[in-house]
Amino acid sequence: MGMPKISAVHGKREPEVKQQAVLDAALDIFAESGVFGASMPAIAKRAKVGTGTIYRYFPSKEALVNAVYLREKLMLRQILEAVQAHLAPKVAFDGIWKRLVDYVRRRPQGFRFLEMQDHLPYLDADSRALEAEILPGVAGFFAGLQHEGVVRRDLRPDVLLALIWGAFVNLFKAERGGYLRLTDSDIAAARDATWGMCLRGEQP
Amino acid sequence: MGMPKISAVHGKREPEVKQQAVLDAALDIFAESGVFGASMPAIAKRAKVGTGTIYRYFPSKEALVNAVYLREKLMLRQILEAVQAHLAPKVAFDGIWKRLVDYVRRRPQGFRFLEMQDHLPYLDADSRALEAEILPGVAGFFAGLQHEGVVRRDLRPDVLLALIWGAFVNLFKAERGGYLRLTDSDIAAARDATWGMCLRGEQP
DNA sequence: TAGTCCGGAATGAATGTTCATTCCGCTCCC
DNA sequence: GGGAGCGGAATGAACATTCATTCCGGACTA
Repeated sequence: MGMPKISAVHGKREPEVKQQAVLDAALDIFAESGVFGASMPAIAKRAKVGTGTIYRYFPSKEALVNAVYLREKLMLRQILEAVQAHLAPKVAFDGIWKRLVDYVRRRPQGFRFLEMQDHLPYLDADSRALEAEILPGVAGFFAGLQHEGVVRRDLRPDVLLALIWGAFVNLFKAERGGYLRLTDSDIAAARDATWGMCLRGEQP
Repeated sequence: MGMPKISAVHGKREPEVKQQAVLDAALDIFAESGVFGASMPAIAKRAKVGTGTIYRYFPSKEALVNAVYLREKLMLRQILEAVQAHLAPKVAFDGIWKRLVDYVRRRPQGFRFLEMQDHLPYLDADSRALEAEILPGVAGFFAGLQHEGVVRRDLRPDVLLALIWGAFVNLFKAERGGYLRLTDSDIAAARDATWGMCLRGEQP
């Protein structure tokens, strides 16, 4: 009666605020309980929104998962596209590594959501396309370094990329799983070791 | 009385045969659709068994997931325990790598099941304990090599292990995801690059 | 040997629960 | 006063689990 509720909560203004609240809540709960463990009512509750409201913004749970996925993956694309290929190789590599670590630290839930991969059965064509769009750029960076003779040539760039990405992701997955505690110098050493994976060794 | 045999299909004898059939079917379907996407009736159907029969052998879906998990993880333990630490370091490393690749090729569903990690919410204390049991052995192998001065010392063994394991797993995950096609020489090059990650580089 | 019986393995329809989605009445803004 | 937004109970489908029933193979009897 008297109180017209705080408009941020009940107001019809700012529909984008509510949409973001839903995306944030969904990411939180996906990261916590997995996509399958997250019920729509639970997401609504965390977003401080009615269950039905979610469906004003997203036609289905699948669509919501894809929206969360796209938001995170676009951040990753930004990080990975910003390769400073004109710098010295190791410096450029360290730059990517640093930005990736910053992302993991700034958005642990986002990283965990992407890393868990239980969203895979939900992904639609758009989401898959974005994934495929990101790879060539980074692969091209390593291909260039192979050309310069800095990086070992016995590995195709996409294979090398799979190794590097796997190493990076599993480092933080292990931390999150409680198998490791990572200090800054651990992370720096891991970075240098991963770079060591790229360098030419004695080829048989 | 000579042979109560034909029972492979309908017989009541040989309960282990049926239990194995259920485990095999469950692994198949888990690898295909994920643990959450696998319904008990679907598993029963693939195992050519009534739904209720599964519950004769496993008290719940959770128990079934854990049984599948333990079976696979025990194979991995065997592979990883067989480190030939007395050989030359690179030879020992190549031996582990080869056995791991053989496992992935021989049991693609098993590898995929372990790699998807959507079983994690189902794992009980026993399963987690097995995981924790495996790590120290392998970490010890690398710690020894650090002592010998072969492997870089700026990384704790468990951190190095996380990097190596992540690289290996993601290599085959990428293949399975259709991002890569791996030839034997790709795999050999990946092995050598991963070993390059372990070697001492110039430390700052 | 042939007939009958018994224990318990096997079955799959039925049950209760959980969840995505829908629906409807209420509130607020114009 | 009307309509756009909203909340949350209602709905129906899907799933894990249960249980009344069927079925089998050996044991016992004569």
